[in-house]
Amino acid sequence: MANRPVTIKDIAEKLNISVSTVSRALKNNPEISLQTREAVQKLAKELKYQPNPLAVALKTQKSNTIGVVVPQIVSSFYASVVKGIEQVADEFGYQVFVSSSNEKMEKEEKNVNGFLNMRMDGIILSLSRATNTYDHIQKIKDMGVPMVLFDRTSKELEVSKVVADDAAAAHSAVSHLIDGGAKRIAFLTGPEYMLFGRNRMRGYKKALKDKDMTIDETLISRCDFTVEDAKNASLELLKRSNRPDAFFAINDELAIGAIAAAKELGLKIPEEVAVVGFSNSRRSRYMEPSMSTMDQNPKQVGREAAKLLFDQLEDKPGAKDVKEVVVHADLLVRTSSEK
Amino acid sequence: MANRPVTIKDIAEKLNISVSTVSRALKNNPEISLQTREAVQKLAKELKYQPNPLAVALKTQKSNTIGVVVPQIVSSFYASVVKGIEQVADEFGYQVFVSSSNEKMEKEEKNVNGFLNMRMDGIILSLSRATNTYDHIQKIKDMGVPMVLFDRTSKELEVSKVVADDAAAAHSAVSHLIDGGAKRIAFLTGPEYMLFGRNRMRGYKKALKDKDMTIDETLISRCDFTVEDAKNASLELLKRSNRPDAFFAINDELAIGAIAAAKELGLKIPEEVAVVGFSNSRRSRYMEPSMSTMDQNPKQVGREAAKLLFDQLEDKPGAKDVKEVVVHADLLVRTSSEK
DNA sequence: GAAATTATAATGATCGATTAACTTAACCAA
DNA sequence: TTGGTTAAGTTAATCGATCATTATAATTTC
Repeated sequence: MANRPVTIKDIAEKLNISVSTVSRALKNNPEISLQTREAVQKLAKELKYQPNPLAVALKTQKSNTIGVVVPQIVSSFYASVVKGIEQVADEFGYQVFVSSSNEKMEKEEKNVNGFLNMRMDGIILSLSRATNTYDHIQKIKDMGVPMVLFDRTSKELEVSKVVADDAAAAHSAVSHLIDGGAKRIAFLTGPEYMLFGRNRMRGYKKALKDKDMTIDETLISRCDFTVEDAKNASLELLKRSNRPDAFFAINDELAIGAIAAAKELGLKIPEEVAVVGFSNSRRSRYMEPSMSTMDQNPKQVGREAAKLLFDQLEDKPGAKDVKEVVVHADLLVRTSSEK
Repeated sequence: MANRPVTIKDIAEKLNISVSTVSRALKNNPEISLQTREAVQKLAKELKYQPNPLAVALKTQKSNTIGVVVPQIVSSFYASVVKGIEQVADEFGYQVFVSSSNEKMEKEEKNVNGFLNMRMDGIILSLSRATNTYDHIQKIKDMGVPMVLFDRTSKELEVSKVVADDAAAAHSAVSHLIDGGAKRIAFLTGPEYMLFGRNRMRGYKKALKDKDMTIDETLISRCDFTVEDAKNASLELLKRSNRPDAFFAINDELAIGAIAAAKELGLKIPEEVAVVGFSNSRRSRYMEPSMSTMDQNPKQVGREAAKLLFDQLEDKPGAKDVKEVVVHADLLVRTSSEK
């Protein structure tokens, strides 16, 4: 029953030649006569010979695989990034393995160690929310394994990165709201320690300044990354006498909370409250009303990250320099902010 | 810079013993004196020795990894199944690699071949929508690699499976609608060739019969798996003079379309139109109104599939018999169908 | 026709680990 | 003394492939 896979040895025996000759013949090494080469390749095809990647990797110290660690797998953003990575990896003939840290540092470490153990040729990673030390990342560097960070990165790490220009993205979202007539724009954001939160905050403030509007700190609300929490925070804001007429949320989840709050209070969207989210999640398109949001071009993020990695894998000149690629986000105007 | 990983040989040299002794000592083989064993294990720990899984797998023909192929990765159902699988795999000390077929047979074949090539010890798979031949699945069997199918399976394949009792689930969803007072229940379903569609159809019809209601074939509507299509189909149904007062949809996506249609026509949910979906997608909980749906207990599906696989991997008696485990779905009553 | 050159293929070491088979020394019994 | 047992290792083959080195045969050169 158990069909043992065909090895190079089987081919050698059938043709009465040595394994090394077979190995060379399969690689079209000109040191082997055309006759032999053709005979070997023909038989290999007939027997459906597939090289054993374990053996090849053991011998050559190259596995032709790259590992990707994402914080979550149930996320259209990360799923699209992975697709972008896969596209590029395909071109280079590499297999991609994905694992998720589930926003836990412990799992992230486990995944990284697993990848290193499996001798993967490179690692692309986005830090989990919980990651606060970087020994496991440093270890990748120490082992000389090429690596690229994306999206959730840290300035403490001297590694090539692909990042979003969060400040610019926030700037264009908020400018759009102002252009639509908003006078008091609330900002729903997350915990202070998150880098992208601080960057988007910067963009928010700059957009206001650029239009000579005052920054009202009471309109900035920090919440957990849950719809419920965002809804409560928004309710609180909307019940004030001097309520906001627009919301910019740091992600779609929080924006959904804001919309839920406005609905509950019977406020019209976008006439009385306009909303712009961030991420272009699948939900944002299909909800009622459809939600304006920032599209972060995740596939491109993936492609850029993979390119940086393969530059290193292919030993391109200057590939080892620490680079930072910025991928811009595009504003998608939908019902929730349409004039 | 590139820190070569520590091998068994390094340890052997430092302690002036042979590699085989080191190998045995690390495994606590009693043929090696306690002294030596302790010395080896101590040094191994100090040097942070990690066995090279490639070498181990090559030699032992066991990789301690299992591969999972899912049709989509951006799906809370499959993501949860994977979590369930990972839980069990963790207990057994196996690594799990996941890849997605993206609903394409070609990609599915590629993934399967990749896993077989990597000599994974077992494969858990859910067929893509496009899969219509099974040579690649048969190949897994022929190679004697343990395998379990889940969710999207085929009766043509003699393989252990974990399936949902779709008929029973549909039955309870529809019964719930009837109990809520529905008289004319529309059924939104997909293409005829899908097995789970036929099963849910069976449950739908049986539930009606059980309550002595007549089956009105004009209330059964086939659509693509898109919100738009479902919305259009629902609009058509709801505009009839004799319109349905409830919808049972084969998945949440279609149910969302039905809700969108009812909203557009200004019909009250659930008073004028009740809706029950299927899958308990994340969206179903947070939308307006929150949607009743069937929870398929995906984590349990994963756990059961993994258990079947490990029974085979551990060579438990009778593990090779083709088994079929049924995981039941639970009705989650939310606003869209609440009386 | 002997030497030099070239073409072609075989040998054997190697990657890092496992393991069957064997060695060596110590110990005990008769 | 002889033989048998046991403990504690060592040797060497092996997994499937790669590759530097070496061997052999064929061909060319003078």
